[in-house]
Amino acid sequence: MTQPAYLRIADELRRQIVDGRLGPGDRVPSRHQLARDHGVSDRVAVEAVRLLVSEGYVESRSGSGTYVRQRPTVKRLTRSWYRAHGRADSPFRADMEAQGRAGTWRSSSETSTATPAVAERLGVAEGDPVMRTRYTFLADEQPVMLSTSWEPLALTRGTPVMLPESGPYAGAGVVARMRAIEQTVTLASEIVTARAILADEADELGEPMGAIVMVIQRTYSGDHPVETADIVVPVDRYELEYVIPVD
Amino acid sequence: MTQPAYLRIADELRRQIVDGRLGPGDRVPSRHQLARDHGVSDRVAVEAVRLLVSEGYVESRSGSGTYVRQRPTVKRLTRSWYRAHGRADSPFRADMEAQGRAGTWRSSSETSTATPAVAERLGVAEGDPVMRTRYTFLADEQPVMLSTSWEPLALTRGTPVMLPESGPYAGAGVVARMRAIEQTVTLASEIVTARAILADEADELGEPMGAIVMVIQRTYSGDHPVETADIVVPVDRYELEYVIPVD
DNA sequence: TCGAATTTGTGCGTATGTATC
DNA sequence: GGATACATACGCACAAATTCG
Repeated sequence: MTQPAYLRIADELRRQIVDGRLGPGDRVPSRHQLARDHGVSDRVAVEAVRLLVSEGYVESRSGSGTYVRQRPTVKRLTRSWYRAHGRADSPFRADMEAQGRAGTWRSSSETSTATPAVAERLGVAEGDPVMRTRYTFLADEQPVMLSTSWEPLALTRGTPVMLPESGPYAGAGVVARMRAIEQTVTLASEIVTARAILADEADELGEPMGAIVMVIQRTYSGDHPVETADIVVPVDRYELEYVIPVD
Repeated sequence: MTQPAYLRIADELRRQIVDGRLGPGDRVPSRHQLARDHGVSDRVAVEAVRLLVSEGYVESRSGSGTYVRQRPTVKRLTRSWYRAHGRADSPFRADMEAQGRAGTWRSSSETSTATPAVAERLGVAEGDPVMRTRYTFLADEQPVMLSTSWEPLALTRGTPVMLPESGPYAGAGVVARMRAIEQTVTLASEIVTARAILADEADELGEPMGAIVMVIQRTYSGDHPVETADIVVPVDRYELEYVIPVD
């Protein structure tokens, strides 16, 4: 039994990419080219290219061509027990500074009600009022990470920290903000999963469809949960490092 | 502009799956059915189904049909600072017991030499001798997790713990074994990434191609690294929980 | 045990629309 | 506007796996 033609062609291109004969940004031969070069039909070349797209090697721009993807260098996000030690700064900005990059973000907040999942994570009743804040994190002006955070309004309503990103504690991070209203955070729980990227996330992060993201469900708590967030991290931009003391 | 037909069809099926009209194990209409029902060609139905397969909603069995995937219930692996507190047992068995499941494993060890990546993680020179052990972890007899571990032979050669899974400390876990040869482990670093499953992994874990796995690069160290491992965890079986004390 | 029907996987030639340069 | 390239679609063919009588 012989290899299907589309696999052979995909294989040859893949090899050229991994050993550098085709570098990031280079144009891959068009479907016509590939078909002619290998003596097969257009249709077969389509399948070959489609495979490489789904594997993340190349990216097709309609009307223009197919290009080898820029593989952004993978940076490491350290999420350890010694985070935020004595700093009054946001964890994200600190992470970016450690990499010599400018970390900023956009955000928008609105009041909302707790969905079943959020209610369980915050330990409140379904439908209870919460402040929902969506973040887009930028490294050197480029969106690199998304997050949606929920805080129980029962805790923050009427305090200076009700809006996470305005007032005296804007940008200070959850732990510092909660300390300002006498809520001591002692524990962060991060539940890590991964899934395929969603269309709107791909759009915002400039990732191709089919990319993989890790989702961190982070919950800060003291006597009870004070904030929970879904953090969406593309795997081709970041890896997560957890440092765990043993015994 | 109107939606492409194959997206419309995929969307309709996806909706039927998420709202339960098509339950796990149910058979999805065949290509012919779909094509006739939607008044399109065979080829279009193929594309629609292919998309759902790549998204993990359904699974095609050649010659038989296409079926809605069993979503195994997701279990949580807690990987926190208080792990292995006073226990002389393996972390995996403890995790499984916490879920009321029988945790066992198969393994095979062989001497090998350090690849560049492994050498860096272990802090040894490229080509140095290491003991490589491959694990297949089973929960209730079912393979659910894979791991490959490397230990520098410079540390363990000639000691009773040279082979991780035989001798007096078999199955005791890395920390206990290393303690037996005066190597105190104080830190575990876990670097989490995710990627598409590889063919041989899919085969062994009974996952379909296209499934997503998380890869944990775990390194145990005291004064220096004593063991490093790549742990492959399918996302539809497990989520990872890290608990982090704050300040 | 055998064979027919069904279903998926793959290959191919072609046509049309649309985005980009 | 024209040339190029990708996206989608149609129709047909055959191999391999599975099912079932």
